[in-house]
Amino acid sequence: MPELPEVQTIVNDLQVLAGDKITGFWTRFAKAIKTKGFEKEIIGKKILAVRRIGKNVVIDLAGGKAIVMHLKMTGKLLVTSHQSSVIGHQKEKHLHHIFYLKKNGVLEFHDIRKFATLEIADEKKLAKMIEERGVDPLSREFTAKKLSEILEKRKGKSVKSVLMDQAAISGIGNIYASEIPFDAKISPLRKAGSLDKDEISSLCRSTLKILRKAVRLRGTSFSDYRDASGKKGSFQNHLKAYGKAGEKCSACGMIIEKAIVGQRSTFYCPRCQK
DNA sequence: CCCGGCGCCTGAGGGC
DNA sequence: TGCCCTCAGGCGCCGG
Repeated sequence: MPELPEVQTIVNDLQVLAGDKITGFWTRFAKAIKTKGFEKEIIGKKILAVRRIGKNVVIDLAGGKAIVMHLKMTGKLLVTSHQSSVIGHQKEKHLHHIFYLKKNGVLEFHDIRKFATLEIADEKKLAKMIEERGVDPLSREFTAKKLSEILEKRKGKSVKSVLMDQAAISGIGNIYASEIPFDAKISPLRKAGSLDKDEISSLCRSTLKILRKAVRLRGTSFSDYRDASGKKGSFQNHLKAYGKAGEKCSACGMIIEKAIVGQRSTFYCPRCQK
């Protein structure tokens, strides 16, 4: 399930597309495309840049518009040769969309669960997206002071829900929303308003530490996630809380517990995390 | 306005 | 062996 580190890894991989040109587009699952006339907006357009907004992959095109893609749980973007893709799409049942490129072969969009979306955004819409998204934890604006304001505004909610709230902090999903509080030794069940200054600093430091480490390790391949070459990340080997219910805490030996917060599984150590 | 809950999807895994 | 149930989860949307 691509969260910030996974999307960042894909975006880094897709930097090779800058300067390339989209020559064609094929889809077998039009329902995922949220913009009418999508194909017309992209054919013949030069790719200026590839970037990330929250968990979205954004491909900026000449002329001011951009392709915005959200991979949701099982979306994959793969850069591969034209040849293998043409052979592939007859057989690969989860390959739903193909962008044909002038220089780099093709960009394939795979998605097992069919939740992922593609759309076109103009400059105004992109600006609105950024404005509505909340602070990016890897940006300079993400400081303990900023985090303190965010928590204060949502003081009745759990720490876990705030970390996952895209309008508050942009890019954290269910896996890192367990790993970050574990690293900070703060219970994900705590109310956002109950954290003191030191705990907020700690949560801020752990957010940066965990997300940066996950980017360095090219993301977490817990189940379906792959990078733009189809390879797994390796942060799954460094998980200390997520998916560890019933196992011993790596720090204190207590059994890791699982709780449901916002209808999602949350993992924590009942001894270490206060 | 905010919150909880559901629906979108498919595959994996467990029980019988 | 095969069927059915549950679970996985981001997020848009709906109703209270």
